[in-house]
Amino acid sequence: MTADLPTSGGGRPSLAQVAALSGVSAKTASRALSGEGYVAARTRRRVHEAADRLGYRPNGVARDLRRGARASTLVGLISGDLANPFYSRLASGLERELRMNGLQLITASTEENPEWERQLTDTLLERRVRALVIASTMARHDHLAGERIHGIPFVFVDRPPAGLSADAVLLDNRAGARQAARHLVAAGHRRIGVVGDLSRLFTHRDRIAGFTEAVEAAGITDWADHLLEDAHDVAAAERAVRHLLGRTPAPTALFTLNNRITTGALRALRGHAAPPALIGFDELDLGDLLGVSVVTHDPEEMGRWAARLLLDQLFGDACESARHVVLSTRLLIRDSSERPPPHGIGG
Amino acid sequence: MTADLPTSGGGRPSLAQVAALSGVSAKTASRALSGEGYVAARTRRRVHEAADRLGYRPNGVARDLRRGARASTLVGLISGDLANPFYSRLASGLERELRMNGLQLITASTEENPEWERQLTDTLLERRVRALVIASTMARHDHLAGERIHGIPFVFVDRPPAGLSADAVLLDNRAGARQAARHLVAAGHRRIGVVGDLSRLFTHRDRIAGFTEAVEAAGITDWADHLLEDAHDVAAAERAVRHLLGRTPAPTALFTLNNRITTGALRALRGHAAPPALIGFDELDLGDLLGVSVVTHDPEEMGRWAARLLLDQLFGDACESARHVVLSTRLLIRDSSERPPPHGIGG
DNA sequence: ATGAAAGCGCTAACAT
DNA sequence: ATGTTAGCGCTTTCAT
Repeated sequence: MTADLPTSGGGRPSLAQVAALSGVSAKTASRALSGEGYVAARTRRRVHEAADRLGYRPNGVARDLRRGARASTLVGLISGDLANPFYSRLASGLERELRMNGLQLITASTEENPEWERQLTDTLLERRVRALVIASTMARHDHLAGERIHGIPFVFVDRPPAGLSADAVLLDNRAGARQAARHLVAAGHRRIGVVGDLSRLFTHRDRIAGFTEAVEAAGITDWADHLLEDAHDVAAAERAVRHLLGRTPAPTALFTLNNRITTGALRALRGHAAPPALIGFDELDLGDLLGVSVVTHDPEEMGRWAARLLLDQLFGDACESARHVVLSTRLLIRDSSERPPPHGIGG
Repeated sequence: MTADLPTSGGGRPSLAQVAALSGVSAKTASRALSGEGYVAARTRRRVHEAADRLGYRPNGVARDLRRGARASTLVGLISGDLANPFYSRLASGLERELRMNGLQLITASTEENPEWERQLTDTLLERRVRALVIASTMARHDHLAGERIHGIPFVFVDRPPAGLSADAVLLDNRAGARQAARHLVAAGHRRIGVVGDLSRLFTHRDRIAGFTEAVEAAGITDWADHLLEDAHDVAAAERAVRHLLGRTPAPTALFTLNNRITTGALRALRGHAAPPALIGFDELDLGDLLGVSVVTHDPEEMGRWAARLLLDQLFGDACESARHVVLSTRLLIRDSSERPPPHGIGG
């Protein structure tokens, strides 16, 4: 029934084949399909019929090549781990905002491996993405300096660029951590266990800095005795918390520096007779039901901001300076932080 | 200091420019940079120097065009909403497995809008992705039939293809729901409230089917009186549950058909004097700590399976038949389901 | 309203 | 070991 058409053979039909089948030139077929320029109604119809018959689909790769890199609609996102709700919500906010402007998101996970990040960045750049959003795990970003010259917009999220001037959307980690620490100190805690992620990460160090400011202002100098770093997953965090609580004297309060660590801490604390007070950085999915006090913020909002900065670089007035947007956090007190130290003030 | 090089002007340097600067032909420059074929050590060095000086980066778009669609390393994922942990974990499992095979993931969210899905599918196909993984929100997929002929591998996830034969990775929704319903029935519940997502979705209907089998086998015929559908977000689910519990007689148990709905139910139940028994479909992030009984499964595993099917279509023996992998679920009993109906059996 | 020619940046095929 | 030619599929430019 169906005649053998030029498509058989695996390769896709090209515009030239559509043109041949409808008896017009390639350019006319192109016009008929894209709707640009003048094409006779009858011709247009014939071309569309031919295209349908062949299962024609324009080749975006060829189009991009011809039109030049500035025409690409692909925006790359490089982040640590899509399975982490922080990143996935960031990606969601970013994607939505981009789509409303005709851009598409392509994501890649580094799993906090600097080498992979470098490699993925290269791949995306070679693929001529229109712009790049990066939650970087690298210590420096000099290698990207050359790209800016070629007009590729960058936006750093969650972690700032180092050795490179570029737009960024960051959290006010320091103020958030300070506020949390102050709250615990005000409740009389003097031994506050702190569990953090990879110590080389900016967010970790920034949060530690805020914490330090608050506790040192309260005259606590031995805080580092209760600090455990490099707990990168839930299981490691759970172990770290158990270890901290097994010491003598044990901390009377806990500050967990991100969502995974807080989750690990909650597991470690389950069934504990006299659990320490707890505040976690990042909101948890069911944090309200569990009564977990947190330093909260909105990852999707961060994604939307990243999109805005990026769109402004692409389409807005070419403002040269690198803008840093700092999103504030909010201390949300629920039950978990309201357990006073066992022996009262100074205990 | 730095001389004006051919790059100035915004456009990126091309291979030809690198070749010109190093005094060789384009092909030699290509060989030197890609490492294929024979190039004199001295020449290679000269070419690399020129490339570095110009900030050259190979144009992947041109390379893809030249090498043909089959050389692309991009795999598209179309899903409902990246912010939903189910999808983001699926994406994570998929991405990891793909990367290990030199492929890259490009994601797009439909927000359960069939029209957007169609549009996004077209865009990705035009971009000549190597393969497509789809958690489809559409009722039929005839429009993709033509693509298969052109050799584009498809893998459907979570929801099966309709009107098209293609690989798929699915959950055993029916068995999972049946098991949950049986458990509640065995505990003496006769009025079980069910809250579901969009009623047109396959997963919803499959889960309802399983539930129905179990309750009808127990002689319960009025189950539909306690069914509320189309609760697509947490807030809608919370309202639905409140509404269900406000009726007289109220259900003594609740079966929530996905993670968002379970979350909404938990919010509605907070502080409730005599909460109904509860089982939710999908694991929750802190479900163990909250004691929520669930029908559990592993979204990342689903992603990995999708990758495997896809890789097999790409590189394995061309097995023609459409394979359907069905992943089983597990009923995880925690506290929330162990509240007997108030008035004993038959209550 | 339509067409011919050129070229985007790269590489396969065929020289030398 | 290196160069030449051609062409991937499209669109831009300039005819007609």
